[in-house]
Amino acid sequence: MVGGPGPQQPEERAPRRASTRTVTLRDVAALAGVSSQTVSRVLRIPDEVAPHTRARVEAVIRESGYVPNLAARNLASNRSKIVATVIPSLSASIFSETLTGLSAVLAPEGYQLLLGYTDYDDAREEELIRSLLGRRPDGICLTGAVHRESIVAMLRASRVPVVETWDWTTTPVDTLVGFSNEEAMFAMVSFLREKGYRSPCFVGSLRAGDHRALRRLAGFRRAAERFWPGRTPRVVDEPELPLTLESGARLLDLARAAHPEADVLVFSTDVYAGGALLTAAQRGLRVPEELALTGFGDFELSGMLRPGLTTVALPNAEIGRAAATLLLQRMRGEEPAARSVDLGFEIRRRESA
Amino acid sequence: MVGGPGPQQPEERAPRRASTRTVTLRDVAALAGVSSQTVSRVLRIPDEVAPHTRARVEAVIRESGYVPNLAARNLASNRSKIVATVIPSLSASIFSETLTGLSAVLAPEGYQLLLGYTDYDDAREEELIRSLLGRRPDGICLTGAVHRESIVAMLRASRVPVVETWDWTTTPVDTLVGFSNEEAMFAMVSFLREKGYRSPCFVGSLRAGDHRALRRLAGFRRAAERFWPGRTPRVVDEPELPLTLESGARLLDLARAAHPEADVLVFSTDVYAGGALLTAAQRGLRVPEELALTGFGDFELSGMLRPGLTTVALPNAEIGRAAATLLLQRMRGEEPAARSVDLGFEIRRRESA
DNA sequence: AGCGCTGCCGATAGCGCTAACATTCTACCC
DNA sequence: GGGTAGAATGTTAGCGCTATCGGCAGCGCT
Repeated sequence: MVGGPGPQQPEERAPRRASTRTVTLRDVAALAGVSSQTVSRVLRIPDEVAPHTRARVEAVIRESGYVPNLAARNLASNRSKIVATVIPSLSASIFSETLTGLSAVLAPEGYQLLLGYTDYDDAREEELIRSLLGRRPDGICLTGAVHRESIVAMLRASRVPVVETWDWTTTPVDTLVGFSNEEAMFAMVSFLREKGYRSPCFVGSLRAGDHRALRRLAGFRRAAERFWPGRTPRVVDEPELPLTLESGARLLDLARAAHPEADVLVFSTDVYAGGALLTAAQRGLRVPEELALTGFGDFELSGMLRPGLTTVALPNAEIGRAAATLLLQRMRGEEPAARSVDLGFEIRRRESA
Repeated sequence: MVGGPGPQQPEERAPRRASTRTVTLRDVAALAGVSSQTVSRVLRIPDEVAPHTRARVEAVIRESGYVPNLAARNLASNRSKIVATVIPSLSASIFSETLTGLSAVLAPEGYQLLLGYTDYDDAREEELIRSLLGRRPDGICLTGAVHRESIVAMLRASRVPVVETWDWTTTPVDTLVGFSNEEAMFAMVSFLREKGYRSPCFVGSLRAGDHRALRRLAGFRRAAERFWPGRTPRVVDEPELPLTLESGARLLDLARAAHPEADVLVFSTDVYAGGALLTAAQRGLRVPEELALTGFGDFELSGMLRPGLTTVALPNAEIGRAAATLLLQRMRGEEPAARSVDLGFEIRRRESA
């Protein structure tokens, strides 16, 4: 054998592709002296593994610091344990309460939230949903019930359970949990009329993509035309204002200038109303004697101010929990008791109107 | 051929596993009459495909509604385009500004945020990070610079770029962007002493897992012992209070009862301080004449209140942007100019102290 | 004519995991 | 003692994509 010309061993072909150099299921299996399938079972269905093998495998997992690759699991099992969540904005704290509720129900079931925000832009929403769908989420939670046709088509084609939130429609993509922004605003105006107000003025900064706020304006218009027919509803809509208390101050000034005869300013959100209320005191404007104010959303601040802000209370956290519950049922293939859940709203009467 | 006994065709074995019944890259390739590799190229490196083939493929993609499976891409390419983000709580709006900054920089680069929150619980943080690592994120953004040993070990072993935020340490896991909570509070007490205050009292509701707040308390203690040596620092720490304005009201009462001689209440956060300030007016307590108040965080409300709240302004959004930039560099394999970035803080002087 | 280049495209071999089926082993029965 | 059900484990074949390499034109140059 000595002196053979060249290596006798067949050339070990270098592998085409470098491995990821992390511990894999196969490594664990080799160390524990079992097949990789058994390790997989220890991870997913430990009851089907004999106690002593299971203990050995678990020990190896712990010692080696093995972390399962969920992308591979996702690919093989066709389930991702991801719920994609689309919100308009991270800053608006109302949504964060909904997110908390959502996560509180989904996390114990092993789902992770993949988050994206649209900044109230329909084009961004479409792009975002497309890229989120690429992760093959097991469920999708959307804010609002108004979406482009192309988005609806995409969602339908994907056959992923969907829950829409924070609004109301008779034709949800799949399931829906929320309330009617339009009815809520209508109810607010009704309430004001009963209280004796005669010249309400809607005040806000509406973005084209903020369909919930647009529904509120629609509710205001409908109420105004119903209760004071023939008169043009008073509306102040200053575009491009950020959602801050400061903007509320600005809007207060604009509204007083545009409609000095108005007896109550109906703000599109508590943020603006709160800002206006804080500013009114500094301007020497007495609320509600000289001018009444109302908000929408019932943030905590609204109840702490004096006078307290009359507003519409919304089931923020409950929306998240109910949406998660609905999604869970659909993801399990169950049919929920109702595909649409109306959680309603409540007029919170305080001193500002 | 007629009347042949039984099927001549060899039994087509049923596939072991059902396909996912969605459009795949292979389907697109077949429809466009090219190899799947070419379709893959159209998606990732379109410049390397001849214009006419590219146009044909793109048309098929559009018509078929093909959405690439990112889990498969992740597995094959070993890059996930995911940044895992850990925050203590969704409700605290400070973090949402950081998240916005983070996302604003990362989204244009094609990264998605996988979000998890810990509720200020170290055990949950560990469990959360373990499960997030399963997705093989390209980067990880953490809140705080204090983490369990086992977490640090796990992160190191994963070799994923990490950025810690909102705090300061000389030994970051990988990179760090934030400021010193301890120094900030120390600076606040210094400022108060210069203003003539002599009996400050720290007020908050500290959770074991809220290491940032604990650092602030440490800064307060250090300052108190330095400026008024020999005296026990005044501290009101009522456990288990939620992070609400209402809790601020409660804390105000508790602090006045426990330390009636205090001349300034140093709150651990603007939320409590704001609640206290709002309540003080209703209690007939004049701020700052009878009692001064300070906050931490400079929320928008603090500047709108009268008197305005003296507080520590933090670079909320800037932290997110800087963290994203740092992560991007590390994910590209570049070495950033500095692995630790101190964005500092600022004492915001208003009327409340 | 022959050479090396570049541009474009396809074939092959995985990435790390699980579903589906196959096999072995054990306990227990008649 | 042979048969058999059921528990425990192993084997095989992908999931849908990309990395890598190889091949083939077409071009300019010597």
